[in-house]
Amino acid sequence: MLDLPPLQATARDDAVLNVLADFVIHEELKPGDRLPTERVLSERLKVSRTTVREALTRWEGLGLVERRQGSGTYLKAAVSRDMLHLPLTFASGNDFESLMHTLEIRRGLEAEAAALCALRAGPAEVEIIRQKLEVMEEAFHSRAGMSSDEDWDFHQAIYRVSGNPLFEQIISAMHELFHRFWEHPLGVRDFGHASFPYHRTVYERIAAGDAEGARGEALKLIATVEADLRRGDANLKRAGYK
Amino acid sequence: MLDLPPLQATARDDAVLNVLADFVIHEELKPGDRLPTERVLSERLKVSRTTVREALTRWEGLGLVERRQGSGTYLKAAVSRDMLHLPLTFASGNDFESLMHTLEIRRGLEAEAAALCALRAGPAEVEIIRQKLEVMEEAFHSRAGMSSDEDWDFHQAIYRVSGNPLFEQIISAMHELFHRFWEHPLGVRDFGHASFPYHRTVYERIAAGDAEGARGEALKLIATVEADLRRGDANLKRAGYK
DNA sequence: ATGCAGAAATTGGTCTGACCATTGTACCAT
DNA sequence: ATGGTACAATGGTCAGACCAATTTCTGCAT
Repeated sequence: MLDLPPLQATARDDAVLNVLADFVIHEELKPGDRLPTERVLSERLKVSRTTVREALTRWEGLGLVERRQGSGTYLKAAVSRDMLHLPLTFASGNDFESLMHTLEIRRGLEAEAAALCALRAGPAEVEIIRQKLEVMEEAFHSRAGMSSDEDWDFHQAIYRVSGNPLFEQIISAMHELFHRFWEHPLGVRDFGHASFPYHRTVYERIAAGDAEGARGEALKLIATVEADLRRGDANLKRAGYK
Repeated sequence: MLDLPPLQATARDDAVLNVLADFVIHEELKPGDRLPTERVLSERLKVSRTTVREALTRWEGLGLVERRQGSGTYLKAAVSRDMLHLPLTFASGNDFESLMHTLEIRRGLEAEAAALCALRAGPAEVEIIRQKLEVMEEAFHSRAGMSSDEDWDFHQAIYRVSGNPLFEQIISAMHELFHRFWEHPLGVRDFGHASFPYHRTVYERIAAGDAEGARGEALKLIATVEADLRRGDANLKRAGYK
């Protein structure tokens, strides 16, 4: 049977988002750009400001847009007409177990990204990654410890070169949550110290085009982080903080 | 009924969600249950209906709640106080490349889940997986082809036994999107036919407690699916459908 | 001219009260 | 019982106003 019902019920807020997506595309707005005022949109679209706000609230919830009172509404991510939304919500349980769970997810993704990266990286891409690696290594030696920012840059370069934008999106989202809830994970200083040498071995396998080797080194890298965290957790428990 | 206290600060819509989460927990509401009217909430929380609606719009966007005009607002998923939201949105681009991208994500997660499953599965869990495997194999032989449902049951069993609920949540969400947009992937019949034998090898590695072996077999399994799809895509192109 | 403090305009956030569209229910005629 | 109709409840939209944070403008002192 032909599916007839999609007739225009009361779904104006949805329509607003479609029109707004068209607008963003037509105006070639990029992340960081400001989009029209709620009042302007309301007038131009001939709908109430309430409806515009409901629509923008949806986009805000999806992380597509950021609202700043007194300033405006800003684009936060690229918008296209055919977007898939995959809202995951799970109980965090601010505990150690949950942290391990997110790390296991990251391990699977990190390993796959490294493998794909090894397959698809050309000389130019290898050079980019090498540069990030050296910046990270220099930061490590000069400050005698892992540097979150430079470390993250290195990993992101791998996700980008993997040729699959989903890796960066998913892991970045997790990374953001990670830092929001465990700002200083379990009080572990030199967090990830032991993982340092594996950054270079991962790079070497990628440069050699060795997918399975890169996957293996990436797995080892995350494993050392996991071990670090477990040790930190055990210390906390022994100290009676838990 | 739990007594819903009034609110004051500015971040009201956010505060509404916290209180509402408390309410849902206290009332032990389960998915499918109806939660209070917008007007009732507005009155009990001493907040305008507008604010209540903005809050509910957020939950709706996250898939936690479903609104039915004329009927009410219904809980759609379990709610806890500390929930992490990971809204992913990416361009679908109903094309072959996007399908491959989602499959690469799944490969990384599937491999990790299988490895963890091998580490943590006790005799009872192994038995559960074996049962799912045999149901699937029987369906395969009697109907001379892969059966989506039984295949999916088998994989889900692995996610559950992995001891990490995130695997099931993430892959299930992707699976749902997958089927919504590529109902019959590229017209490939016997989709995943070649992957059949690897289900048993994955099971065997899990039963043996061989994490790396399980990871390897899972990788091979997804690789065959990928190869199947590539072949189907090539066929379509050759036939001039694209 | 320049720099800076305060006023004014801008913008998102909330409120109020009303009406519309859809759904569920009770009641009535058959 | 059956089916239809009126009515109440509920989410969706609207209009206009005010609040709070931010930005921009203005004018005075330097």
